[in-house]
Amino acid sequence: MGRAPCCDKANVKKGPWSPEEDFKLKEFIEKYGTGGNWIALPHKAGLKRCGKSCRLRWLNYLRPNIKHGEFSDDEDRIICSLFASIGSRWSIIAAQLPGRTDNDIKNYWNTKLKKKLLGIAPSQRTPHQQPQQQKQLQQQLLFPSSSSSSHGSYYTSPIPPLPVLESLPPISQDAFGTVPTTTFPALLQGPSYQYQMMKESGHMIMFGSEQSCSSSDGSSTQISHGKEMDYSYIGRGGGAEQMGLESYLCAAGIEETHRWLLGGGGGGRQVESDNGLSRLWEEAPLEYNYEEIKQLLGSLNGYTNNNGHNLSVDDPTGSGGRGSFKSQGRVM
DNA sequence: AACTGCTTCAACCGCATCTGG
DNA sequence: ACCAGATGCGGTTGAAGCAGT
Repeated sequence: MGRAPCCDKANVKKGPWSPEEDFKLKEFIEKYGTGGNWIALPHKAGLKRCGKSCRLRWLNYLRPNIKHGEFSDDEDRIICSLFASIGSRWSIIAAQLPGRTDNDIKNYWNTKLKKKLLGIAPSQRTPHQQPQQQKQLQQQLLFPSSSSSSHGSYYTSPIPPLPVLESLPPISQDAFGTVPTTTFPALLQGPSYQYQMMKESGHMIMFGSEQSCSSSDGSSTQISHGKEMDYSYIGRGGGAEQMGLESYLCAAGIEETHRWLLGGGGGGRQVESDNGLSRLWEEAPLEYNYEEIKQLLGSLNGYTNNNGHNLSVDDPTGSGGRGSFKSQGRVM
């Protein structure tokens, strides 16, 4: 049993759009709007296209105020910093770049920006770029404030600060319809604030090490790949996977117990998602006493999971003793 | 000029989530 | 609460264009 196709594939044109089709679609939408029904739209507009295809064409190409062409340095930085903090959430990243589409940004990242960061200039296949130069570029793109004197005074911590994205508009919950938005302002404030915000929002960033670039001096410039997480997963993934955040939190002076809760602990046991904090509780290292753990979990009080159940020290999953609380980043 | 290999990007696909009945 | 259809999203594909030989 396959999934029902979204449209009659036999009568649907595929491939590149012709100027006539573009004109028809644009004219129709400008006249009548989408009518809240993309599936019916192509028929009404006289197009032999799938609704999904129309939607994509409109959103990525025909919609007004779409920006095409080169990305600016500022846009580069925003993409890099957001990618470092939330990973490949292109739609969220696109929401921060007016006129850019998620598809655009995804393509740009995959074809150019990633290579730029790794020191492989597009259409310039020089195999051995000076490592120092490469490192500088990565540093500049990911941590502009640390390499420019204008922002250099923000942090005194030995770790590179996350970029200060002053140009970003305040992020409202409406913008994404999801709670993890609190993660973003947090990222703009420095490690301890981020930690606090992650704790309070119930979401955390799990850093992995999808890409890492070694430089000649043996140090490693890590481009951390984050995924927005929820309470249902307290990542304690094994060693290498978590080392990005671990070293970050470590350098930030966040004590080990807290790092562990944030998923930064290296080499620890995995805490499975659906059992959430209850298993975390069960598996907490013996050296942490009840009071310490209780204090750490105390921040849960007053929050609810997506089933509307209260989270508490006594019932960290909000499951009433059983079950999961898969928040999917939705309202907790 | 012809060929080859690489890059780019628009479009497709399948899955997850949302929404309304 | 459940289900089916609609929508949104991220990963992948493939044609077109470009550069090098």
